Amino acid sequence: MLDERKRKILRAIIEDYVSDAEPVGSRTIAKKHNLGISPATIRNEMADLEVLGYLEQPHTSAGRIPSAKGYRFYVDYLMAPRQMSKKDILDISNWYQSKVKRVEEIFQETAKVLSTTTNNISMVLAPQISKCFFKYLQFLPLDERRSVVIIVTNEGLVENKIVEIPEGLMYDDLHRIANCINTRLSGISLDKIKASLLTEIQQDILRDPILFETALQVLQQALTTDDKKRRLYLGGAKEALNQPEFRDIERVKKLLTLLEEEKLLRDILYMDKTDKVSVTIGQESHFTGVNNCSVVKATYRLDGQIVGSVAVLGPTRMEYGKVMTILDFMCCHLSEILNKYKLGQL
Amino acid sequence: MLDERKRKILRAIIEDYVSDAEPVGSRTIAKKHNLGISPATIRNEMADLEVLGYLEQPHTSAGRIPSAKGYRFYVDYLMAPRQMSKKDILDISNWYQSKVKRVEEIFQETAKVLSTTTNNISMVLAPQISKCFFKYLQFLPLDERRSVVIIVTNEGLVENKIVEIPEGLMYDDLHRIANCINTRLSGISLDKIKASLLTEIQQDILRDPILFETALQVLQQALTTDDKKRRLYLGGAKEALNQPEFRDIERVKKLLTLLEEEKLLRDILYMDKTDKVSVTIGQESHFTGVNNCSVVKATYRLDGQIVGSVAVLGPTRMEYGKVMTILDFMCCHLSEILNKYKLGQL
DNA sequence: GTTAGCACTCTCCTTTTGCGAGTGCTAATA
DNA sequence: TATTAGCACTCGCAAAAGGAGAGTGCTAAC
Repeated sequence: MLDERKRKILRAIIEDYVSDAEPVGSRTIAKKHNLGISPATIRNEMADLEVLGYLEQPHTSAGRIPSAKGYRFYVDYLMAPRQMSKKDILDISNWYQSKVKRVEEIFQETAKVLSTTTNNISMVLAPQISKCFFKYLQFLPLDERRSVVIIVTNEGLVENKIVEIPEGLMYDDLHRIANCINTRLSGISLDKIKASLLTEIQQDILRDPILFETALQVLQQALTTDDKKRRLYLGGAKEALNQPEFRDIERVKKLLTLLEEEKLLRDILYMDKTDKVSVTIGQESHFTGVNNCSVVKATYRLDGQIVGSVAVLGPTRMEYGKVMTILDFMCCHLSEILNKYKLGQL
Repeated sequence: MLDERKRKILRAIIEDYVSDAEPVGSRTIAKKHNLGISPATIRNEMADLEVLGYLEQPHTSAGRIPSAKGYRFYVDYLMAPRQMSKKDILDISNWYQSKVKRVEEIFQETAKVLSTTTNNISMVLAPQISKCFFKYLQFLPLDERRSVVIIVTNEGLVENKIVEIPEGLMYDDLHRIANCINTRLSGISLDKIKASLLTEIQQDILRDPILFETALQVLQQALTTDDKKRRLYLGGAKEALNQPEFRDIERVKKLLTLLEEEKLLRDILYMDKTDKVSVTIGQESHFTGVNNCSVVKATYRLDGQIVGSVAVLGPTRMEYGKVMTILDFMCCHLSEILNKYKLGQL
């Protein structure tokens, strides 16, 4: 493990590089942070740090820049814990207060706040309805062949879907199906319904096998495709362009390509069970095409359940401390708002 | 008005410039388009066209580029009518067939098709529910204080909104209100309901003034904020970057700023009554910040009503003919798909 | 009215040059 | 033994210099 002096130097280099985006040299370190040692000594240490893999040299006679490993070490061991100032917190609260008039806007505005405060691209995955608890459903008439199914969850999320009614099924039948389902499945989380449906309800509707079959069909229609639909909110494309690493049009193009590739984004955002803010540094494996980018990610809750996630995407040269703090705060705040207003009272 | 030869030259210059994005000189014109005149003659004509305001010269000893006025003239008088090839049409049909599984996807995919085929930014404004015809509404229970209102239109659009129930109002009352409203207002377009509501329903519920008051309140809650919510779909940010005019990061930044400014976009997209494809060329007045951009815009219908619009945004140097043809076709296609599937059968 | 010829202009690309930042090594120092 | 000063060396970068090429406008001839 690194000794104290190496740590100090590594930390100094990273923080300088993060703020200036230029390779930092031994002289700079010696001057700015008075570590009580001369540039020459720092040079030796830097050479060591490079051999150990924490630093890189763009070319001979340039300063050093942190490697992914360097950032990792920084995030894990060196970073000073940051606090949000009272003012920042107040600003954000006020922002929500003034901007958010409707539920959907919460997520868009969250993305906006995140991207402006962190100067990076932000992503917000809206609550996953399938993690919510089923309350009841109801069939409403639309025309001869189709009906609107309304699904309401305990949390107050409402989902509507148009389904085709199988030949020969009357509205009375639909109501019976609805009643049956509602009494049986109320309170169960939606993503478990598909599985439990078969076994639970079977007995009840089994008397009428055709009815059972069709009910199943209709329900499947109604319950599928929830997650794909789940909205993804993005923000900060223009903020990202402020970062010097995006001077190069080609990188911008790759980035935008990524942002239009929803599947990839959803993969990135896919939620862990963990509550902690997680950091992924520059692994190219994950986000094809965009190199030297990091993702800071966190989840938020609704009624105690983890239902969505939030992330910031930027160059590896990122203010990890700041971003993590903000993200952590925003998640709590988001959970709070959602729980407080229970999706509808705004 | 321009004589025949000037027209030919102007047209040649514009088409060359549109395809190569480089100022075009007299020699080039003489070589590529054999107009039977020498470069020198063309030079003279070009000088005239510049004086008349159709052309501009970036600097002495560069070729000429079209001015906004030049493009305008081209679009209005010179452009050759274009046709979509059978293959293109088939490609697009197949694209929809394979990609669109849900109604909302129609719009996103339309934006995608538009941006890839035109290599520009595209915008699609989803149907405006307030232009649709009210079919019925229904109150569903949520909790003690709130209820879900479901509004269904003739076209099959479904809208749900959570409303607060005024103190002392029972579900029975809500049902009575719903019945009353449904019988009275069915078939009326949603944007007219607010006005007619007062006069029409008054008599019926007037017997119970409190009921009337609260019904109004609830309804107003349910009917407002439709249009802001109306989704706006964008596509092609990365395609736009292929255009040489966006080599400059600053322009890209401005463009992205514009794209994140929903209000402006909605202004741009705001629908005329007209069915024709309309072209706005490089007027800076309209879209602040982004200069030298043009917008080609068109509307589409649902059940005969104009309900939404579609546009392509790009540099003034745009293949107007192609873009207009594609846009025209896409609108028809969109109308067709929407009408055919009546929003739900996909 | 049209065209060939020519001098002139301006941009853009390439090459050159010089500077500055930063390094690594060596020898002196605490 | 660890640290530091000194120095030669390496690179990248930015400004300067030098064409080359494309295009123009004008004039004079056809």
